Amino acid sequence: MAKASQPIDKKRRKPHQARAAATVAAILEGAAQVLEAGGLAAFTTNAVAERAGVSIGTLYQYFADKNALLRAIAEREMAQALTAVAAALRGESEGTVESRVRAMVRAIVNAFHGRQRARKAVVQAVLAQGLAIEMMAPVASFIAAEGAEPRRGLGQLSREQVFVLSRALMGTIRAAVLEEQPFFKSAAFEDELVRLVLSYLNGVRQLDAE
Amino acid sequence: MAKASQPIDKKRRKPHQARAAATVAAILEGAAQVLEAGGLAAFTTNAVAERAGVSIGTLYQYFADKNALLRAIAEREMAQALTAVAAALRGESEGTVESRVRAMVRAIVNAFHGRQRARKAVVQAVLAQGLAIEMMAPVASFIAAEGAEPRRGLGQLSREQVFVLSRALMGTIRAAVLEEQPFFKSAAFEDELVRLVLSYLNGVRQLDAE
Amino acid sequence: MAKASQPIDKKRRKPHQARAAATVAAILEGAAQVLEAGGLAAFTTNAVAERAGVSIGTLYQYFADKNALLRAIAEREMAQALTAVAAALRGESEGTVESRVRAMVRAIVNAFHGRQRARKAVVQAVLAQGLAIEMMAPVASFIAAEGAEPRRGLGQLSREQVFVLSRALMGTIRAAVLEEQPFFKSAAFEDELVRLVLSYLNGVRQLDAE
Amino acid sequence: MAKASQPIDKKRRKPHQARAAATVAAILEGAAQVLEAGGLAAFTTNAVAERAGVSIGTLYQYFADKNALLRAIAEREMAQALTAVAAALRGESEGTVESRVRAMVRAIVNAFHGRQRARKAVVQAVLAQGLAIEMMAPVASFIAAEGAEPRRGLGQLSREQVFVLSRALMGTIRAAVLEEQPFFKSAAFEDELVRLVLSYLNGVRQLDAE
DNA sequence: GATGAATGAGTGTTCATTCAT
DNA sequence: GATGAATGAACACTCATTCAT
Repeated sequence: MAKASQPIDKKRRKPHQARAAATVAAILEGAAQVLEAGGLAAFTTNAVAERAGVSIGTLYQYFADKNALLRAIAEREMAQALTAVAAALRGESEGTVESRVRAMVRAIVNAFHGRQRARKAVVQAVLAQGLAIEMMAPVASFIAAEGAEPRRGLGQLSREQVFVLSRALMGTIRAAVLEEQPFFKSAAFEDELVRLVLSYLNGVRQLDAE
Repeated sequence: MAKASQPIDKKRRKPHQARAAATVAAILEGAAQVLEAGGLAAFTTNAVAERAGVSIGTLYQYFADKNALLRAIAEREMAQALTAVAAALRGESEGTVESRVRAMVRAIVNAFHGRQRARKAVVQAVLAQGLAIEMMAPVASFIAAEGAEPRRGLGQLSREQVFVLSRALMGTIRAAVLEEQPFFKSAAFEDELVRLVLSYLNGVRQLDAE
Repeated sequence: MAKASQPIDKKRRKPHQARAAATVAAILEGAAQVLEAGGLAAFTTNAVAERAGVSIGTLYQYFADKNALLRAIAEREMAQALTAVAAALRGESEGTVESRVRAMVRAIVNAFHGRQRARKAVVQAVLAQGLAIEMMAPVASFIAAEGAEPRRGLGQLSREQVFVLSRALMGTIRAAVLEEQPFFKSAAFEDELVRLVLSYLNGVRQLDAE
Repeated sequence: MAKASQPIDKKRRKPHQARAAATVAAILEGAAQVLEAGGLAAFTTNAVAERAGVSIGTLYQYFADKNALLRAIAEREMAQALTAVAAALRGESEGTVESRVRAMVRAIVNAFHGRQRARKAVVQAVLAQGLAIEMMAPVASFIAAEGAEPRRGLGQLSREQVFVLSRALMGTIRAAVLEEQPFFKSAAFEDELVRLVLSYLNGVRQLDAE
């Protein structure tokens, strides 16, 4: 996950690790390209290896099987997205709840660096493979953490509330990705996503007040 | 499922159509059983044909390909769910907005008659095949129709708002299905789904008032 | 004793139809030819299918996997050999013990209809796959039955004695096959095999007399 | 073959050879362990190298290919077994024929130091690779030498007789190994193996007397 | 129409072996 | 010499689909 940020310039010390890291990176990049170009249907281990410029044997040296490769891509993108979200929130640490939510929404929408087809394929694969739970865990725990902050004016969120809030937001974004909605990156869509979150939090608070 | 209860005894008039309808019903039922028993992985055309008690050739007489079969299952379940929703709403035609929303949520959650594994598999397949758009269309138009009703106190919903509302609700339910959440049919979860919808509608109205 | 022709596989379809039976025969014949031509190394499922003039898919319609195919060949040859042995013994029902043993030895040596390379490959495969036990069962039980005949002047053979007698005989023949000994079908070799069996039975009897 | 028994302590004189011998020993030991742990299926060159604690490249420095490695193991065990047989016979140089045969049988049965799974795997490999002839050569020549001894009261054994006697004995032991017979190391089994050899020698002698 | 035997392109995966470092 | 990353030919097996009967 954090390997990319490690210094790779210690050529003297560990040439092997540097080579291996480059190979892994090439494979992941090749996988993303295959996904972007042909979707999930074109995503075969041989195709990825060829695109990555490595042999199929090398691919299997680093990934136990096809699913492991898929999981690695999903995890990498997830981690990057969460990092972006965290950075956005840090930049808004003094902002209003709305500004913080908006920063989060924007970071999630802008994930995957514009590779929409690849993103769609990854989402499909994650759903089809049943990896959705693990993938959602960080998002949910993030929201739970936010919801648990008394400073934010929110009471503690229940298990069901955390679930509904995280899945409503992610599910909507997911649907927009899968359906390739043209308004995906529009301001109007972002506004509605923000409204979705804030309204729900509002609804929870009102109940607590009663 | 409901087709079996249709009169098949009009041998004189349309013997062929009656037989064909029974065959189609048997295939769909077999498909649902295979899905329920072994998930998407076990869903092969041969397995469905065997389970349905027809030959593989016969299956292809009624369904152009595997996807068509999948689509048919999804559509059948979708139609049944929408019928149930409509019935629920009819029963609540005089109720409050909340009671109407609750009726709708309950109808959707209770769809698929408890075949959770089959439902999960169908959802996965629909998502993986990119059929989600068509599947969501009726739900979205239903919500749009509701939103367009001036009597309900809601202003006209924008395209993005219809999208967000329908996908937030369905996405959350979908996630609960895919993740096999234990609280799926609990009252607490239903409450939160209702809150999700009402809060969002509330949020939209407040904006309109400004 | 009458363990002649059993169903080839329980999971796969039984060759009830004439066409299917012909296909199975073609596959088995193709397999034997591949074995004869290139030994165990050339024995790939694709090669067998091609040689048999059927598609690889058809092969798998009748044999669960590669081993099942191998087992089927071994069983077929085994059954034929045992039939030949039984026939030979029937012809010698009035003969001496020696003439009966000689008939049996000859039938076993002449099994596989002269396809020595195929026989060698099958033996290797059977040994390598650990199927030897099942394959030997009929031979052992046959010898046990012979040993149990009071008329033959032999006392009951112990478990170890049945094992040693059957494996000594078969092991010697096996070795001659595997090593491609030139004297395999010579009278001198047959004489020694007969001597091996008779001497051992003699040795057992002498012990019993003490 | 006999490398393990060579002195490895001449560090000064031949450091390279000493190191090489240790490496070879490590590889052979690793190979035996892999065989014992997972049978022939687990016997891959990479697995052996890892178990032996050397790189795959180093393994190929000492063994031309996988078969060479297999052959080396078989030869090592064979040599050890023959050494044990010779030692046993030396201890019985004044004994009866039976006591000498028994000593030999026991030495062969007890070969491989109780690594039954490894022994089985080696036997399978030897048979599958067609190395059986070379492996049997020493045994056969040993028996031939015994049979040629006029002092033993045996006439010269013919080529076929040497073959039958050696393969009958080894084939029976082999079968017991491959089939993992529980009575493998029992006294009853040993008795029968001894009887097998003595009876046959007896049978040969009687013929000569006629 | 119904059947089901036959098809075969295509897939994931293994593993003996090489060679640049 | 030692290393181990990389190679890629080869293989077993699947399953949607067709078509002769």
